[in-house]
Amino acid sequence: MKQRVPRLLPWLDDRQPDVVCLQELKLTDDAFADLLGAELESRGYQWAVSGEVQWNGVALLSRAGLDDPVVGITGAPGFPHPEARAVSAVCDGIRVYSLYVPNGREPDSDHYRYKLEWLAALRDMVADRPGDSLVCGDMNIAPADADVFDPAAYVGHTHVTKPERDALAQLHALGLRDLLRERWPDERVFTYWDYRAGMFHKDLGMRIDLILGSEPVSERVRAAWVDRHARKGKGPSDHAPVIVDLDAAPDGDIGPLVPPPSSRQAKTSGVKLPQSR
DNA sequence: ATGACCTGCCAAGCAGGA
Repeated sequence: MKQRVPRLLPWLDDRQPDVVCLQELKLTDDAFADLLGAELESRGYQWAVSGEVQWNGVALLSRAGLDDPVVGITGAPGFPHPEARAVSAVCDGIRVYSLYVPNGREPDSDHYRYKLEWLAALRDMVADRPGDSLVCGDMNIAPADADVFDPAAYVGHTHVTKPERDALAQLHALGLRDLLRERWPDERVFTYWDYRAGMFHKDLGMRIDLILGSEPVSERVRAAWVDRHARKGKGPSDHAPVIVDLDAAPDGDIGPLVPPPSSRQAKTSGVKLPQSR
């Protein structure tokens, strides 16, 4: 996060998101507040954060309300100790999760098993909380072969294995939909590009940062895209923000014939802004 | 070319990322 402040603040001012999910803060809660508290407050954001000193760390920013914040995933395993990989809260009626799913490192490693157990706990937590939800962040899973630049190169690696994709399917089985892929069903859409070897400029990346929405929220999507511009220039994260623009929730009195004059922008990013990497 | 980066720890390389 420390290295990304000069990128994050102008990005907030430019994109004007109502809700933002950050991952890989690499900061304690106190350091986050010291670094960003005043800047966020002046922009009208409330926040919930779960940090630790060197690794991991997630935050949720909102200027659309921030109710019932929950740090962590109920029943999630540690490695071996609990890690700062999840924070959620209800923003304007939607429970938004900012997640940093464990990497997995190598298939069949202890860290890989940890990843799968962590995802199972996430599924259970989402299942136990009825109501609208947005599950957002660095999922560290490429949902399909189309989500990696060279599927053959990833055979035998994490992020593409069947158990990982099955864990994602368990979230879809709860009714969550992949908002970016639904919007761009046949496009080349990546959210992460390695820093090395000019991978970004060659568009050799992966789509591992996801926004999954429950059915009613999915119906409100008016735009969904990857903010590739944020991956350019000086000092970017190696991930780009994923943005979803939602219409205001229907109030039940006015029919759907006339769209609201201004849409509400809910935004979530799988931004590893922090390293925000 | 089995390459190529980046950050935080803290002061040199290592852990970790994906």
